[in-house]
Amino acid sequence: MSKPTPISGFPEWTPGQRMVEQYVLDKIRATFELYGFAPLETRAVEPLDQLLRKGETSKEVYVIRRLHADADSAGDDQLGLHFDLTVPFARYVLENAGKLAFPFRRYQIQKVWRGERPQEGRYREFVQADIDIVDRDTLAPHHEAEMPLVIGDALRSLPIPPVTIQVNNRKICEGFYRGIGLTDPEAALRAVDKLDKIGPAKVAELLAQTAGASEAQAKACLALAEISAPDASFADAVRALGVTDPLLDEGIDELVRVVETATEHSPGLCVADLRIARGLDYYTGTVYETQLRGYERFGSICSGGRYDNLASAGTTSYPGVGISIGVTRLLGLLFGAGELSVSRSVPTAVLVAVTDEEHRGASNRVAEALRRRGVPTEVSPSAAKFGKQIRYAERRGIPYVWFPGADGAADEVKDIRSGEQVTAAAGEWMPPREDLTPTVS
RNA sequence: GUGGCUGUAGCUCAGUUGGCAGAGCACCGGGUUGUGGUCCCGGUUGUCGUGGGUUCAAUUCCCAUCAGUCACCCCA
Repeated sequence: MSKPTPISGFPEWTPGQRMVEQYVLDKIRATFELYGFAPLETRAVEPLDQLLRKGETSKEVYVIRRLHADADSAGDDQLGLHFDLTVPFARYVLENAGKLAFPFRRYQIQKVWRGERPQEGRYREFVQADIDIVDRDTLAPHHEAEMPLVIGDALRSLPIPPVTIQVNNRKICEGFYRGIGLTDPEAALRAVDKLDKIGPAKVAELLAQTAGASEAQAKACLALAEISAPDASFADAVRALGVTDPLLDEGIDELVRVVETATEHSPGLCVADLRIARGLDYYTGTVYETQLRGYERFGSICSGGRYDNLASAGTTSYPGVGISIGVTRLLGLLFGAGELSVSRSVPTAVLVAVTDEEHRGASNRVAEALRRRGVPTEVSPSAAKFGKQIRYAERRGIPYVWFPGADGAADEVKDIRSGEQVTAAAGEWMPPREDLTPTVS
């Protein structure tokens, strides 16, 4: 009866926006494949206990319920929609380890669902573009250095502002916290993670409250978190704090490698930023976050890290490293900022005018000839006055209108942006390359 | 999940101390009897987010709800 309304957190784009999204997804996919990641899609649902196996019950997971299920059959076989692509992937690796060759590199571009309260750039249904590399038992640390390079290439292939990938290493934080005698590194991480938002004074308070830090310990944590450098010099800054711990040294070495690799292959892409924590409990090594330059207020649009304990079967473990682009978030924020749009609202490059309904066949034949040569073409819906047919094209941003010649006269095609009109043959004419498909910018 | 702000035409917004709902842009028609865009004339925009309550009367006041947005939580 009444007009349908949107469902909170489930965005639906316009056709123009969807064309942008498809363009973006194509570019990302091409880059992932260029680096040799194999495609994979996993089912939308996982057993609920798998999704929640980290123990946290506060996870906002959508649960699947069958309308006609027996009321008393809700057992432990309940299903939930996946909230990321890493957990299903870990499950998939365990399930199919026998068929996979390790190290296994795969990409996965799919929708995920989270039941959080939506706001701009935060949705309940959204697309992630994820890459991971997993190996059996041990995963060489150079893979942690490769991730930012792939993402850097993928994001640079898009008409979006340049990005900065901030990297840190959990071992640095945990080793450092251990080195200064803090007993609850998780709590310390969570507190430090809020540094940008609440400032050093409040973080120090939090550290004291939740991590049992003394004033000196809190001060040391903040000193560590404030270290940021575009190169390996961060290591000197850490060492200058005078804390020693074997895990800390290991972390520094790993992070140096990530930063130096990035500097060599993609200068300016990465910055070691020791405040980056990621709330995630399962990260054990390098962690990544990504900001759009000039749009830091958007927060991270791509993040991930190394995990050593996400998948194991018996005595075999499958350590991995992965990073995920929040495609919907990226698009939503840039659409909102008016920073990303497309040159027309339809794929059509040419509208073939219809002289009168008796001659619609002639227009159809022109369209056919153009399409056969790869020119997206539609035929005018009505034989209205040519002015109206031109306006039909104009309203949609279609750049060309084709006029079939009457009584054996030559056909003509008009660029309605410039008004220029030339004679043309449907078997030969091609629009300039830049007009063939809509331009995303 | 908690709290704040917002919701009027396709878009940006005005408005009524409670009395039939407005502007600009866009759109449609005509000037322009088959080539748009400029210009001129005219026209329609609409359950005033939805449902309920108070009232002779609600777009306006009250409650609920939905949606958007912000902060918190969370960000796997």
